[in-house]
Amino acid sequence: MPFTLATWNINSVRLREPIVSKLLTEEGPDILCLQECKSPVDLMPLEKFAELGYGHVVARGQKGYNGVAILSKLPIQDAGDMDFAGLGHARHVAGRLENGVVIHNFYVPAGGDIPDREKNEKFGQKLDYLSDMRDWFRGSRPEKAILVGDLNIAPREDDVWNHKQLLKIVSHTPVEVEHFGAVMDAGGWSDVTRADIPQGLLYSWWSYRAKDWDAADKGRRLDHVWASADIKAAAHSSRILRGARGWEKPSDHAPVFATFDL
DNA sequence: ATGGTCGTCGCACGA
Repeated sequence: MPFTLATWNINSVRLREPIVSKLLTEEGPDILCLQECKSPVDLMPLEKFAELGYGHVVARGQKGYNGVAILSKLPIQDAGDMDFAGLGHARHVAGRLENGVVIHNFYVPAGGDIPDREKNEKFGQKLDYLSDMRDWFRGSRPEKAILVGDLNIAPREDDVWNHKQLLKIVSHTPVEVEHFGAVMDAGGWSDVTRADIPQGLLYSWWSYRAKDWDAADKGRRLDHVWASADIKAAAHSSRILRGARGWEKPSDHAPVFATFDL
């Protein structure tokens, strides 16, 4: 059965309920994974999404920061969460579909501004979070699994607007890319978006600080869709809905879509 | 080389 999934860092699900609803109405993915909901679960506007057909929800929230949710048209079971790096943050939740596919929704720590764990605790926490992800997937190799989310790393040269200029900028430093690769290798994950769109610059995030984000186009691909080795061949038709970055009161991220024949 | 903008919570802090 083919299904389409999208992942979107929404930067407050309460403030942006209107554009989440717009996405659900206009694009109608079977599943939408949200990050940075910035809300306890019981204050998320889930009734609005249920009215649009997304009555199945698996979520973790906290006041003000982080928070992840999986909105689904299809029945989905809560499959738990992990607290990597011992941060006590709502950064992961998993759901299991009736066909057995497990969906992991992650919001990896951004890591602060200085790419040095001696000078910036947040950067160390980001690397530790990724190391814990690696160890977890090494211990139990994912099967029939999809991992999505804001991983806060743009791994490839063509995932950023200027590779050389960003080598010392958090999200594109070699040590982060190395940790990112270690998570992929440990789980046997494949990058679905790049399997579908192998060539060319590809971004999912544009800073709020740029005057004209569209014309300047100084983007980064921070949001990812991965598939476990056994189902990677089922994935196709990836796209990034760049237009959503220009919607009213936008998130600084655009949604990333992938379709699977499973 | 620097500052630029958001959201939350209620003044810095995180992104």
